[in-house]
Amino acid sequence: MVNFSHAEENYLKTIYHLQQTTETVSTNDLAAALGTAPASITDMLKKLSKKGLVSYKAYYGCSLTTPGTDKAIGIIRRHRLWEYFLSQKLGFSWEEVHEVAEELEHVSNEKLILKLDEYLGFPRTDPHGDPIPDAKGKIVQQQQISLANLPEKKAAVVTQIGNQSPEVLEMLDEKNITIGTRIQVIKKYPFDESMEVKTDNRHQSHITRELSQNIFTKSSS
Amino acid sequence: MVNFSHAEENYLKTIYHLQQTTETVSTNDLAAALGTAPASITDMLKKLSKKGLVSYKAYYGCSLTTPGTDKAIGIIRRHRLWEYFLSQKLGFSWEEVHEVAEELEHVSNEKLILKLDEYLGFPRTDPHGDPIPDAKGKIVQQQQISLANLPEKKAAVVTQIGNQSPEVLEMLDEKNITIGTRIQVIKKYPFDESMEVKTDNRHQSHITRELSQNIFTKSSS
DNA sequence: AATTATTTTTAGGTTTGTCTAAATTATTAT
DNA sequence: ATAATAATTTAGACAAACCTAAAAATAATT
Repeated sequence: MVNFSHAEENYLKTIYHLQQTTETVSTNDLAAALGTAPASITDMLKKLSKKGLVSYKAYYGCSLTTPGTDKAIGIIRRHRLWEYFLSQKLGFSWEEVHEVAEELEHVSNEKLILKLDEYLGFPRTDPHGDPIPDAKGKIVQQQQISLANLPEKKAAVVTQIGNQSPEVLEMLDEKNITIGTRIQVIKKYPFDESMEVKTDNRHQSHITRELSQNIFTKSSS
Repeated sequence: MVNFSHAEENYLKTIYHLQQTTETVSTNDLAAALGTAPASITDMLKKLSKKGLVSYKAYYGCSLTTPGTDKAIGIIRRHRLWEYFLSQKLGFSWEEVHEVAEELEHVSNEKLILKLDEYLGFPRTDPHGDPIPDAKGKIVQQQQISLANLPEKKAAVVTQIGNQSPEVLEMLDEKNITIGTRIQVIKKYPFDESMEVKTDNRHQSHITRELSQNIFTKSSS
C-alpha cells in the first residue's frame, strides 16, 4: 500500500465522480472540476498513468483502472464517513460538512477509518444521502428516480436533468432548480399528472408531467 | 488569519516544544527534531522570520514571536484534542494516538476544533497527561515533580533527568528508564528513602534516594 | 592566540504540482 | 474537403520544501 499525495487523491476522486456520467473523462472536464489548468491535468494524468491508476491515451481522455477505482472509493469512503461524523456527532449542518471533509479525507490511516466506521455504527449513507462504501470497497449504487415517479413527501436531491435544452433549463432556472437542489413532492394531481413541489429555499412550484419526467433525483436522508 | 502549510506548522510546533527546555533553539537541534537537513532548516527559518512568526538571527538560533507562539499553541491544541478523541471515542491505545494526531492536527478548520472540544467535554489533558490549551490559547503548564516527591501509586511519566552523567545514565539504562517511560511508585522505604517502582513493561526496580532525586516526572492520566 | 572542530549558512540541484504561451491534434462548420 | 474553432499537449518557468557539498562563522582546544 503506497501513500498518495493530496493532489493525487483529489484527481482520483474527481475522475471517479466524473465517470458516473461519462465513461471516459476529458482533460478539460477534469480541469474544470478541479479548478486547475488543462496543461497541469495532462502532467498529472501521465504520472497517474505511469503508476497504473488511470488509463490514459493522449487526446482521448482518461478512466480509472481497477486499482485506481479502489483507491478512489477508499477516499470517498473516508470523505463520507467524516461527513457523517461532523453532522451526527459534532452538529454541523448539511451544507457545512463537505468542506471540512475535503480536508479530513486525506488523513490516511487505515485503522482510523475502521474505528471511525465502527464508532459511527457503520452508517450506510452520508448526510447528503450518498452511499458510504464499506470496508471492502463495496458501494451500493443508489438508483435515480424521476420526479414523476417520486412518492409524495419523500426527501430527494436533484441529480440529473434528462433533457438539457435551453427551454427546459429556462424553466428550471425560474423555479430555482439545479443539480443538488433538495426537493420534495407536496401533492400530485392525477388529472394531468402535474405536481406541487417544495425546494430548498422554501420555494414552492408547480411542475408539469413533461418537466417532472426530466428531473432525476436520488433519495436523501 | 492566513493559512499555513503542513511543513510550516511542524516547524512552529517543534520550535515551541524545544523552547520548553532552551530559551532559543539552534538550527541543529531543530534539524534533529524534525529529521531534516540543517540547510533546509535555515531556508525555512528565513521564511518564517519574514512572516513574523519566529525571530531569527543567522548563527544565533531562533525563537517564536508572539504570533508564532499563538499559532504553535493552536496546533498543539488540535493535536491533543484529536489524541483525546482517538483514545476516548475510538478506543485507540495510549501509544497509537500520537502518530494519527500528527496528521489530523493539520486540518485547519476553526469551527471543527471548537465543536470537537465541546463534543469531548472540554478535556484538560490528553491521554499522555499533557495539558490541552483552551480556545483562547491558555495552556496550564504542568509542574514537574521528582520521583522522590511523587506520591505512591500516582501514575507519572519521566520527563527529564537531572544529572545526566554517564553514571546516572548507566543505571537508568539498566532499569529501562528513559524520557517518556511511564512510572509509578509502588512502595517507599522511610528508612533510607529508597523506593520500589513499576515501569511500562511491568519491570519493577529498586531506586535509591540519590537516583530518585534526579528523575523528574509529570503526572499522566 | 592560533589551530582545530563544530555549527551554520550559501550555492546549486531535485521533485511535486502548478502556471502561461505556443504548438499540435481533433472536431465542427462552411 | 478544407478552413475555422476547440481541445489537448508540449515547452519552459516558478514556488515550496527538501537535498548535498562547499564555504563561512562560531566555539573549543591546545
